[in-house]
Amino acid sequence: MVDMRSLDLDKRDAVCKSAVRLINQLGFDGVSIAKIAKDAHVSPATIYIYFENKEDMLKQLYLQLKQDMVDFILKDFKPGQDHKANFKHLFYQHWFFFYQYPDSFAFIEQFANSPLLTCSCAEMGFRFYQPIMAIIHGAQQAGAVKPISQALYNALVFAPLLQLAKLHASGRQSIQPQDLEQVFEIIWAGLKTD
Amino acid sequence: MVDMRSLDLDKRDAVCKSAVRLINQLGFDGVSIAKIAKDAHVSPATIYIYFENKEDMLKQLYLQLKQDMVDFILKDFKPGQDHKANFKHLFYQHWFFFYQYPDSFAFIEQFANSPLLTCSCAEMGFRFYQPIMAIIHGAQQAGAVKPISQALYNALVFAPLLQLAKLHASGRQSIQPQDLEQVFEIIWAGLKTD
DNA sequence: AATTAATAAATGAATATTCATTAAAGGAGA
DNA sequence: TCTCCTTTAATGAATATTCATTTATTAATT
Repeated sequence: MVDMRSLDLDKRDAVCKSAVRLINQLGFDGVSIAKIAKDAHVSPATIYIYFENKEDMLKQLYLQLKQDMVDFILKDFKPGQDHKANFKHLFYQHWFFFYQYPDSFAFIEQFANSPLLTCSCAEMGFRFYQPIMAIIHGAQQAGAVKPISQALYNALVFAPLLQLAKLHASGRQSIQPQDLEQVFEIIWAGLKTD
Repeated sequence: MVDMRSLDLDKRDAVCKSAVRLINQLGFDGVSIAKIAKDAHVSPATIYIYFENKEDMLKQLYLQLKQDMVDFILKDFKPGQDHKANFKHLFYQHWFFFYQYPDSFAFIEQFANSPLLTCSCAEMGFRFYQPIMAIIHGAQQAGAVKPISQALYNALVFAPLLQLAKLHASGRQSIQPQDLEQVFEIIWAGLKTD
């Protein structure tokens, strides 16, 4: 088969960026394919070349952003022997991602808290998270932190972080470095083995 | 002025119930006034008697459910001298609400994570929470827990609870009493003064 | 020439909201 | 008690608009 005209990934990217921005601004019910297309300087029909339909587009966006987040958090990270330091690194990398990519963060949260997050979709997102969970599992095996299930760990550590990031992003309260440090130390005090 | 025909609060209630259920099932973008009206056995026009418009309806719903939640949590609660016990009570009342009213919980979360949550709306919701925050403030004044800001406290204590409730509600993982107990003890270990 | 990306335009269904009308409830007067 | 009158709750139908998606066509690339 001869080579054919290839897809323009810049165009797809423009659609994704417009979709994320508009959805964060107007919500799922306030946004339409037409609005996204207009914002991305693209025909509505073009969107259907890259995505099966609207729901498929949103799901692909969610999974892609979630993967991007995990990649960012684990970039250049090599776990060492100091489990508290490892833990602290993961903690702050999460924060940096929320801080640097507020749009990605807001979209992920809006999607994850809507019924659009189907079971299969949630499971795929969870699978992306496995490498991070493996590091935590390592600390547990070494006896550095209390042996609790992944779900509990996730809730105890990352949920507070998420909550603070949302507060910060909303502009209603500014979260300072010393706040984060305080939260980190409290969480660590609860988790570490006595 | 003569008395007039009074509003049928049952009708309003039916609209609210239908709205919450359908929105949890289909999301903000999947639901319409017509669908809600049909589900509530009411004319679409009737909805506009009780609510200014769609957005107003959603906001009223959010604030009402949030107030209901705080009322539930504080029902019959009289704080005593044992700060850990007070704290534990608030913790479990939150859980019981999430457990008993999963629809209210899901709606609150979906709304709070969407751009529909405007600043004024968030502030009103926060004001409802003041009585709970006052109890926590009391424990801090007494020196029972570390002196941290309300925002940090909220993030550390209730965010993990929320996260576990979501996991439980999604059906992906069942949260058992011993899980909750474990989480409570870990949070308390981090917060209590040494 | 073959293949397909990209689009403008079109489609029918669904949307939020309004409007003209009816139903119900109670007060005033007899 | 009966009859009218006022007021407003309630509604079905209609409105203009917007929606997601498809189709027919053009443009670009090999």
